[in-house]
Amino acid sequence: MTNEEIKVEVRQTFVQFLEQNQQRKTPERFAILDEIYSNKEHFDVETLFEHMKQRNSRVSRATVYNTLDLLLDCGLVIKHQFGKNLARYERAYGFRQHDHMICNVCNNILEFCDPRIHQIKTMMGDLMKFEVTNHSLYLFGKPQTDKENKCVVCKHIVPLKD
Amino acid sequence: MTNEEIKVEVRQTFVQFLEQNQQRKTPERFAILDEIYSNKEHFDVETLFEHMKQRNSRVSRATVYNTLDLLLDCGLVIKHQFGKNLARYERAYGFRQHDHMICNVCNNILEFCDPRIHQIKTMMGDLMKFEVTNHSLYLFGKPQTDKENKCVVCKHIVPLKD
DNA sequence: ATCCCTGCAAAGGGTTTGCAGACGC
DNA sequence: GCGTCTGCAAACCCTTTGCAGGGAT
Repeated sequence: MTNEEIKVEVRQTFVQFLEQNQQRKTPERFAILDEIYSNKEHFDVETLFEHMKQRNSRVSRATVYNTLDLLLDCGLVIKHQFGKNLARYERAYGFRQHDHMICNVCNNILEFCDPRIHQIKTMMGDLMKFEVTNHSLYLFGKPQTDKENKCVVCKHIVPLKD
Repeated sequence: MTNEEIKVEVRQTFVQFLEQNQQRKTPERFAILDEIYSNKEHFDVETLFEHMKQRNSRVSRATVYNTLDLLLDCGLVIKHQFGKNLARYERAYGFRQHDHMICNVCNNILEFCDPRIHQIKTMMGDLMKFEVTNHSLYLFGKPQTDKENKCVVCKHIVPLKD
């Protein structure tokens, strides 16, 4: 499935969600969804806002926050708090479930999958009489370095500002 | 080991850390450490600050933040961001490693242990050439309710403000 | 035409910072 | 006594809120 096909899918999902919840289908909301699904990377509100301003979509910060809440509600976006007081988001459709390793040295993010996470969620839910709806798992650390003392991990992962 | 014995241990650890890093051993710093290890629960900065004020230890918020950073550095305290913009802390000595379930309905925290977390950390570290120093795992959800529609979980867990 | 949504800017809340005075060393 | 730590309050930053105007229905 190409990224354009994904964009069509998520737009449909969003339309359906908005209609079911009697929310208006405003151009700003679709512009934000489109911007998010035009990139693969994790992002924060300010980055998204700046990107859109550069493309002459002038949405306000308030609308970005409002729309992100809607996208969270309908599961098209995931919100992260990687230990900082700055929320990070990522698109949630078209990617398999994954968790994150965060490098404390270079602030980069590396994704990984492990089926045991899902096992833990269901088992702990049963054990504790708790219905686990979502989770967050972050592994923090530092990259092992190769002989030239360069970061082995960073070559493969998406750089982050801050 | 009693809690008083633990307090002696952590104080020694802290002294050692301060000396090694040429930091001053001020009464405020020890008062904060003592206050933290007088309680078992998770706490935020404001709660800690208020508790100390009630006990007539008048430390400033700035000193609380400063000291918490030191305690984080020497591993006597763990910092959490449970998806909100409010940092929560907990003592890190004298408890076994555990993770957290957070109830989205009643905002309570339930602790659990699972050895698979440690397995994932070491395996993913090896696989990704990454040295995992610490991690955070939170399971979010809602309690299963019993017949009277009361929260089954809350009975057993520490209530949180907010 | 209704009234929800947007844009703007101000307010809010947790955390950080700057500076003068205090005190550990 | 020197240099760092403390206390206080202002500054800071991300996020939320209030309000008037605009656009989806």
